[in-house]
Amino acid sequence: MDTQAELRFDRGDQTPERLKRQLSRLLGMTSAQASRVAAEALAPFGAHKAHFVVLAALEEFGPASQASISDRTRIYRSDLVAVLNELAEGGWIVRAPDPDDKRRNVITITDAGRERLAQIEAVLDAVNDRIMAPLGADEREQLFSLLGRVNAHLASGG
Amino acid sequence: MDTQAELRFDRGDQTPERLKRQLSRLLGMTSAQASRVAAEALAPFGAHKAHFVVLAALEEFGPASQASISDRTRIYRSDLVAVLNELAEGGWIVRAPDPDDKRRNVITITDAGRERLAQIEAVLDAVNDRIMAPLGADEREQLFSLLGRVNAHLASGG
DNA sequence: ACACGAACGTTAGTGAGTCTAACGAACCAA
DNA sequence: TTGGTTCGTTAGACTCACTAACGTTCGTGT
Repeated sequence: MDTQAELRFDRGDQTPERLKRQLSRLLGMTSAQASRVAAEALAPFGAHKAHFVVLAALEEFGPASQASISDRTRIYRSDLVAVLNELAEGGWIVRAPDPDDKRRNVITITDAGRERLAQIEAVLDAVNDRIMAPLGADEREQLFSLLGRVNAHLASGG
Repeated sequence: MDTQAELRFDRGDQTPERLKRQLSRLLGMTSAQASRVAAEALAPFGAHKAHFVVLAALEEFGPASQASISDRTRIYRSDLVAVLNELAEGGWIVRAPDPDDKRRNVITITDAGRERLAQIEAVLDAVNDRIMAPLGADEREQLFSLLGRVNAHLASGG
């Protein structure tokens, strides 16, 4: 093994005090870990987080053009292409030209896609639960609320 | 302008409900924003977050080898090389061979480095304050505590 | 004394994520 | 009908986290 074995974490008294006070660092470390856990949980299924995001958007808002999916998911139009290719290859969505506007494609989730979404969602729910394991129900809500407020604040140019 | 202008944020009723429940997504968005704000604040000074991290470690623990700096800052040995090059170029650190162990370099912070650290720290403190603007003092502590617990949990193999 | 494994700094490169630029095609408004 | 805009798409840049391999040096065991 390697001295670098356990990564990305606060090393207690080996960590400079100044760093512990930086929210952006704590956020970054925690976020990186959470993403890693999620990605590792999805990997065995050959799924990515982007798949979940896109399928969820399609399921909740119905068939949509790639542009509107991009708006809703915050996945760039350019990156969405590859994601949709993968989803189409798995039979989870159908990509068809829009007869009303020949520039557009209409993306539709399939029944298989809905199953896939449920499967991925179950995996991610379990991941979420594992991440927040040390927190009680009320604390989880608090965390969501606090992060949500910070996020909203930053979103509005804060 | 571009429809993609305001990125990475929760779009309210345009955001699929499922996504809002994912902690890792909320963490990711918030973390990305916080990092962006910090990086933008540091850019005018030609500083990076890694500079802060390394200078803080040197100031708090004294002269050290690159390996131990890497351990303390969680910056990979390989990436540390470039960071130290930049810091040396600015005259903020000195990199000298260790006479007691010819494999090692001894990295020492200079007086200019200490000034630089203070300057960067002031910028980042302001950033931190701005990020957490919507939160009261007690809420900020709560956020730190909750994130800290989640982080520690993930650190111990969660 | 010496061989071997481990640690050192360094270079290079991978892979994912975020984001920009530019394209031809199609649409829309003046 | 011309000019600006939106569409999907390709290509690429740039950052971050991370791995692999290297020659050198060191420490340990024998």
